[in-house]
Amino acid sequence: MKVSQLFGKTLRQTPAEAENISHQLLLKAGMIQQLASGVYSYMPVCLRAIQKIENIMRDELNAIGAQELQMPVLQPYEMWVDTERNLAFGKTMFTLNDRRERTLVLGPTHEEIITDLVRHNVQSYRDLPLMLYQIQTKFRDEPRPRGGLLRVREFGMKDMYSFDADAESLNSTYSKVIEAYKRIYERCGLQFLIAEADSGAIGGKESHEFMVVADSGEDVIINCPSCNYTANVERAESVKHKNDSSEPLPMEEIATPGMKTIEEVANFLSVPPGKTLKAVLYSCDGAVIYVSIRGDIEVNEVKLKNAIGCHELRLATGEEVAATGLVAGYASPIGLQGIKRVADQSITMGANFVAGANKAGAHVKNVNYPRDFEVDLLIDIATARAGEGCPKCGATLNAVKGIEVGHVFKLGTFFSERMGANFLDREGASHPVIMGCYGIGIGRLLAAAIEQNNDEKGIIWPAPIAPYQAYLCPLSTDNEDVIETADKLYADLSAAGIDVLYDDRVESPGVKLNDADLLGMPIRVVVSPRTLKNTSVEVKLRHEKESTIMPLEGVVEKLRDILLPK
RNA sequence: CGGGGUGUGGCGCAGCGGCUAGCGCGCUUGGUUUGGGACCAAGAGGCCGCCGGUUCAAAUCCGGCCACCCCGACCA
Repeated sequence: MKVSQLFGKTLRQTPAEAENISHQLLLKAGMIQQLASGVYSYMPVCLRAIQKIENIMRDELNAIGAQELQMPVLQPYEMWVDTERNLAFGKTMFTLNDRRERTLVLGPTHEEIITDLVRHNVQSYRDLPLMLYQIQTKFRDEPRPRGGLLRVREFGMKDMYSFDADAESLNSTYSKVIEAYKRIYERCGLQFLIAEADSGAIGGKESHEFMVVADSGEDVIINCPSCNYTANVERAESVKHKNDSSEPLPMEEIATPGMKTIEEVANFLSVPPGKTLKAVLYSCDGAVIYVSIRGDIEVNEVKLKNAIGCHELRLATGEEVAATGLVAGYASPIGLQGIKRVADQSITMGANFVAGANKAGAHVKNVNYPRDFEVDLLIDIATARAGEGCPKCGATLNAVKGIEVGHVFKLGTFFSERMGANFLDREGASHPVIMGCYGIGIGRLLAAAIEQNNDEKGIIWPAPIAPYQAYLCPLSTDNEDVIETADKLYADLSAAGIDVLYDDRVESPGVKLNDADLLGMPIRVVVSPRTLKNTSVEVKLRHEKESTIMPLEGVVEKLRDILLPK
């Protein structure tokens, strides 16, 4: 491809709206263009990288026996009502009406559709196991698109679904896919972690996320340097340090005028926040619940949501709290009734806590569970933090930020049972098929690859996903020898199966070299009067500092060896 | 949805009540240049986000709306 004909210009200044690196570089390199919030066009150079990623995925998934198919973007809304996932997805689904006023959704994911396909096409254990995938555009009306391609509303996704006859077979499929995923990310030049994850709106039991470590990531990953326990904070467990092991003392009411927050109370009484019990009131699908947790620990709302099984969870409003008879700022678990009481296990990690007295201006000292109050549910709903103990080995946990570039789930029989996707086993007995699902966001993967591979000059493409393998850059375009040599090299390299971006523009050397760095192809080949004096060209690898001079003779073969090692 | 911010040629910005809206980059034409974003000359390109109000006069002041970005609740 000649740069002079390429659609999409590089920019000299970075557009102001871009904050994170991949967004800036994608815009500056002229690879994407925004149409609306979270909606982008992929320019030709970008599309090439996307296609390379897609082909790597096809390669690895086909290799483990998966089959590619294509399902509709338009889906009848009723299918979502049948599985009740319309509730879990809510406003995230784009919906529309057809001319007969039937409601359709633009598919945010395809479990319902694939299950429908499978129930019509799988009858016997002989049809299993089965892996089906597609690469297709998904639509999700995200509350807040952000970061260029990191979080968008219309995006390419590779989604795969597996169908097995029993749990053991699912486990085997699941690990096969994880191994294929690892190879995909490795081939895309990504360093990643595999984290235990919450399964969210997709549903299911066991779930893992593939996380690319990056500061621009939206997720926090808890990681144990000792045993390598790795989990998304949404799900991570940790051992809270017990901060007091003394014997329970008699309860005692104390005046705390105007002290409402944990911080105020702790300061006022000169105790650490960890010696207090925090009351957090949530509205859970309309009902108010009372959550007790140690004062120094944050409630993990994902864990809470899962523990009590609710769709919409938010902090209760002032009115909702008042309606329960609790006094905001002084709410107390003692003697509490008529409201669901959930407590985090951290209330057992200590003794003689300070808790509210349920009247303005007073708290109670030396509160101990279970001596002084009851709860309906005592479970882990705490947010894990760096510095706490690893739940597996006890070592000190770390926290890093990450971009979720893939997510795999063991779905079990959630969809097959609801939708009647059954098969007959060897004995002729009918069972629901056991499912798994596996997703990779393509644009997000691309953005993550740029987040991890760049320098102050621009992108440094990992070779397997580089839009072009080489950037051919003649300097001094008025020199006939230079042009002739470059033209011939372009033809020869192309004939040798190397994708070349040929900068045939009449531009100053600075412009060309800067664009070469910005666009970041793995190899840059410079032809100039200087190199031609020695009948040679200059070859520079994008990720290395130094260039080397290579004789023109045999350079095509040498480059091919670098790019396509046998 | 809550909080913060921004809307002026393709990009980055200035102008914030008084001439015909300006600068840099980019773009076009001609010429000179050619190893790290060259130079000269001549050009093209703007419902100043939208609607309404105040005023002799609005990009500028006031009101409403819209869009986009950033911080939080959601996800590949």
